[in-house]
Amino acid sequence: MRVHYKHTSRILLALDCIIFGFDGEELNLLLIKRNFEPEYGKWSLMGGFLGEQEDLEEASRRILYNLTGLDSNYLEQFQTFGAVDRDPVERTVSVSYYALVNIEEQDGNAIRAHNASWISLKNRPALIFDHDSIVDAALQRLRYKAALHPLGFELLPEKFTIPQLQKLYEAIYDTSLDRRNFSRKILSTGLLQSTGEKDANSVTKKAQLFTLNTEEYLKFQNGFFNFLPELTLAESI
Amino acid sequence: MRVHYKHTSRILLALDCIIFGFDGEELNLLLIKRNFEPEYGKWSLMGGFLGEQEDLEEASRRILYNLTGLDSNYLEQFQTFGAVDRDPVERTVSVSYYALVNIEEQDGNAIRAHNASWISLKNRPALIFDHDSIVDAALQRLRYKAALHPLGFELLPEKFTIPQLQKLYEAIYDTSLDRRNFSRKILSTGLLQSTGEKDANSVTKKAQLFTLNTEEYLKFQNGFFNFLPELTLAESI
DNA sequence: TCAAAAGTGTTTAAAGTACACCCATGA
DNA sequence: TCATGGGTGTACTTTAAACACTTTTGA
Repeated sequence: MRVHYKHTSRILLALDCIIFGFDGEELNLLLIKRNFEPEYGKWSLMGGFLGEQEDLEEASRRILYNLTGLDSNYLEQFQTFGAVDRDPVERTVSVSYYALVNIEEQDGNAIRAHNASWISLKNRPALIFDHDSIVDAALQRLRYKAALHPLGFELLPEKFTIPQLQKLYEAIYDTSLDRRNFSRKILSTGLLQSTGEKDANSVTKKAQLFTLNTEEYLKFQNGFFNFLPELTLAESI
Repeated sequence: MRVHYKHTSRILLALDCIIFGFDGEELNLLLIKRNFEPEYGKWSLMGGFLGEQEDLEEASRRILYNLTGLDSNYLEQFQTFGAVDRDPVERTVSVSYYALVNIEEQDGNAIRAHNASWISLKNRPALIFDHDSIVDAALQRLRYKAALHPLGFELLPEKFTIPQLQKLYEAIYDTSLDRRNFSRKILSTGLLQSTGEKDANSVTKKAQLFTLNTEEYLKFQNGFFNFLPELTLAESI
């Protein structure tokens, strides 16, 4: 016979994934238009319940994989939400993870099957439950962390140009950066590896394509670094 | 009749508090020597289960208050732990909070009643379950955040000297800092307010006592700032 | 008057910032 | 040949880092 704790109530434990993608211009969220109850027809984050034999990260990877067909992306737990009435159906505590996804690599079929779409972060519709505030918190965390760690690359294709990287940072912080200083700062990290190739899509002068120097990248994941000129993050963790 | 989600299992949800204190020399943890089962006689973090009508932060404040008699201190959620076998009695997911406590202000009686003691972080005994790794994670988070935000003050008495503050940072990072540069850096933030008084305890030249400029402090909580000369944090969030 | 700790100053190096100029490309 | 965007350079300012000297205190 298994022993159990007494006099304590058990509760539903959900996981919600905030999935960020970058389309070259804007930061996007992968959202689901619900074709199931409750809140049929409304938009929500991708979520699910914790399985009996699953770790938290394992469960959120499962959710991410089912939706996007991706399994090896940047995924980080960032906050657990547990307001008593956050879910009107039944009390549910949500452990939230945010994911950074290369928008070109995900599986369009899996996404359509889940009735999901990429939606511009700026123009997103209202979401169900407390998902709006979860998204706000995830964006704050992304902004905070991306200023100090080289996360941005996770949102770009394997080969990318410095102007693309800059556009990404500008989208994350909803700001504009000086081209010349940004370039110098990024190059000085040693994170970029030249491929010798050039971006064929460009209309004017073609920018050089770089890949990430994975060795340096792993070092930088732990140490940290300022990726922005002025650290004027309005809000932070 | 209330609606419920189907086909999903409910789970125990605990909260664990990692309570940091500073005694003037070392960083300390408030730990409990358990006089109850399971793991009778072993050391653990202070924890408890989520009440049916409690928010997460509310519950962890309750736990903190019961133990220390303090209610208004720095308390921040930092990570949720959910490995399947982390609690051998029954599966339990733990939402963990770390707290910064002014060691002089807590309630000695409440602490003794819970069989708790302040234990040096460096020389702490092994803890039950996964509490060792929770403490490691909390220390990492504290180090990360204290380098960029003025948290340290929460661990000091209302009136404190710059050398005391420096000792605190040296304890947090287990390092030594240059007195002169540290002093200049701290003063340049405008966070300190002179009281005109001097530290009577000092044996040699008496250092000035400062209080926190709460107005500036609130600004800095959001913006951020480097409190250390070299940001060589071995590990981070 | 001496040792120990606090307080202030200075010099140098590195980083951040704001610019200007030239180059490649396709219409 | 012109507009657009990419690439490189430079001068200026701010901040960080390393270091030396003076002051206060109680024994």
